[in-house]
Amino acid sequence: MGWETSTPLLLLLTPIWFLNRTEPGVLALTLKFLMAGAEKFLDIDLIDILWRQDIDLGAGREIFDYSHRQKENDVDKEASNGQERGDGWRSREGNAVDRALLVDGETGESFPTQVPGVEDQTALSLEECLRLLEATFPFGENSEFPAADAPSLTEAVPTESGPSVVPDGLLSPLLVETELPFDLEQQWQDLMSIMERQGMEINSTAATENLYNSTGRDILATNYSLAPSTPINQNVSLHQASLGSCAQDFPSLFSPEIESPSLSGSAALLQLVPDNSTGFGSTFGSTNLSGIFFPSQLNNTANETSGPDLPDPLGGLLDEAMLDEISLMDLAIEEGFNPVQASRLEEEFDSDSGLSLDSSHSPASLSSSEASSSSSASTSSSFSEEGAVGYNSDSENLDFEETEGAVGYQPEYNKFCRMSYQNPSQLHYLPYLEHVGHNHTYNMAPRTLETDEPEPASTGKKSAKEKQADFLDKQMSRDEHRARAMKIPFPNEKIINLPVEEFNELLSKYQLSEAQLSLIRDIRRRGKNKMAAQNCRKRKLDTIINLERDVEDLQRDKSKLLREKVEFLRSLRQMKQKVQSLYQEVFGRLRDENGQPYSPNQYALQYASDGSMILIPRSLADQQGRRQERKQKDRRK
DNA sequence: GGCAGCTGTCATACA
DNA sequence: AATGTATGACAGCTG
Repeated sequence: MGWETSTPLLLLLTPIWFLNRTEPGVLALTLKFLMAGAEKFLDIDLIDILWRQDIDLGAGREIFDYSHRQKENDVDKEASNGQERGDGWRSREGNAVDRALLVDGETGESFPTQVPGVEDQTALSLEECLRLLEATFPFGENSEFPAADAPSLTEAVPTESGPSVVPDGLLSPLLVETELPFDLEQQWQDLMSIMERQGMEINSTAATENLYNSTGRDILATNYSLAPSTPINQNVSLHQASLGSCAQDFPSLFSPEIESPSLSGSAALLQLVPDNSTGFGSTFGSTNLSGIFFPSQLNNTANETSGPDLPDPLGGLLDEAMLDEISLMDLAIEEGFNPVQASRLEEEFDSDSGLSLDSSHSPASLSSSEASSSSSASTSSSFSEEGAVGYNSDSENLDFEETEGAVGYQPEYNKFCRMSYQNPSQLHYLPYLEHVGHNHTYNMAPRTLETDEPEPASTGKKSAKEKQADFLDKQMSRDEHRARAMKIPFPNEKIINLPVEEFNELLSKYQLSEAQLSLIRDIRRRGKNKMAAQNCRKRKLDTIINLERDVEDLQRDKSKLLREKVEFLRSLRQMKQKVQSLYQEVFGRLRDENGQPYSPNQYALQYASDGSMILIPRSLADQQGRRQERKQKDRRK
């Protein structure tokens, strides 16, 4: 008979049952979370697990799922009116039918909300509870509960209670849980470690003493007892502890979140039962819960009211989360976020509206089509076929013969090219382009080519002609001037852009001096190099632009991840608070054989390696806590 | 006049 | 070897 393993759980189960007499699902589900969920909540997968387990954390799945939350935001607004908030499962005034079968707002599961006939009970043994359950619920195929292949209560909790007295459906979530591939022990230890690391030490003196005192008035007559003088070890079980009724003070002990209506169903009550056969319990190490909530250093400054006045042991975590947000903003500013981004991020934190992945503000998003411009094909120019212009933007897809000067290039053209792949309105992101607007007159003007040839002797007004000649001279490049001075019989444009074969052919048609040939080759070399320089600079600009966009993207990703981190920290904080409440709740209701509550200074709740929940001396708990901590550290190394 | 940005050119490496 | 390309460096020009 596995009393040693089962009774510790009964220690939890039984008070929970009483605690749930009016809101049966509330504590049961939350305690289930305490036992099975908390160890995992550091993992994002836990969120799904919890959700699947119908563990109501006072918040829906959307808390953990951005896309889900965003997508269903509108739907939720509508649905919440009908299901999550309004339905009778929240209202105690609801009629019996409404309360008999309600729908969980998160999962849609149906479950009974109340166990008739239990209201008048103030104290029940576990066996009595089970009998009540048996009498209350019609077991079998006609059960209202969702079918499940979970073990019955008797399987899950080895007691002498005999045949199954619990509808199978009550245990279904547990089964789901036990089938999870998690290393629960590891997860739980992670939880412990994080909680401890994050200063989740309760100023538990007040907390525990309050609990201790506040529950004293509800001392429950019980057949179970625990000799106070007896050193409590791992064999001390619930069976030996008496339980206080919690009817009166239960509500006050629960935070509003835990009282929230999303908790549901007495059916969840028995989900707590560990199914050792599935390894749920066995995966737990001997874990000291008390280390979280009842640190060894306790002062005795108890208040009269326990729950609400408890110092928040998670204050540190809260602070951490808030600091996180603050530091996030600092980070945003320090690490190159522009003020707009930073303020947007801040707004998102404030509004808690989830992610805003709108990238329209990004200056980089404008250049989506230009990224590959550097690899664009050669222009339509017949002169570029040779590859002299390997880097051409679209605007260069114009016939050089028609538009280009002798060097195949014109300043305004270049500027236009750059503008062509970048919206001018967005040039503020490229301050180095702000003042583009030069008119280097030593470059070739488009029409210079036609006037390149020496003009016939002037016959008109010389001053006007000289003016024009000066203007044209200014439009010509130095090589144009040189070519004209050397009487080169063909335009520089051809010199530069003709393919080698045609170029040689052209040279062969004329009788040219060595000086002329040398100049022609220099012109060709310089012309090609000029275009190469232009392409090179364009590439360089493109590279810079792409890098800027990459930086923007990375910053956006970073801010998104930071937002998610903040959200997860929030969720973690909530869950820690609930775990804390539950622990205090359970612990505060334990009674020794004299009906006296246990002192949190001396005792602590702990998971045993076999999955049971046990009450152990605090010194032992602390010792084990330190051992766990050491193990954690070793594992991290 | 100084400055920043653009452009052409040269030198050089490489294909 | 000749030719073309890429790129850093420099200088001139312009606003």
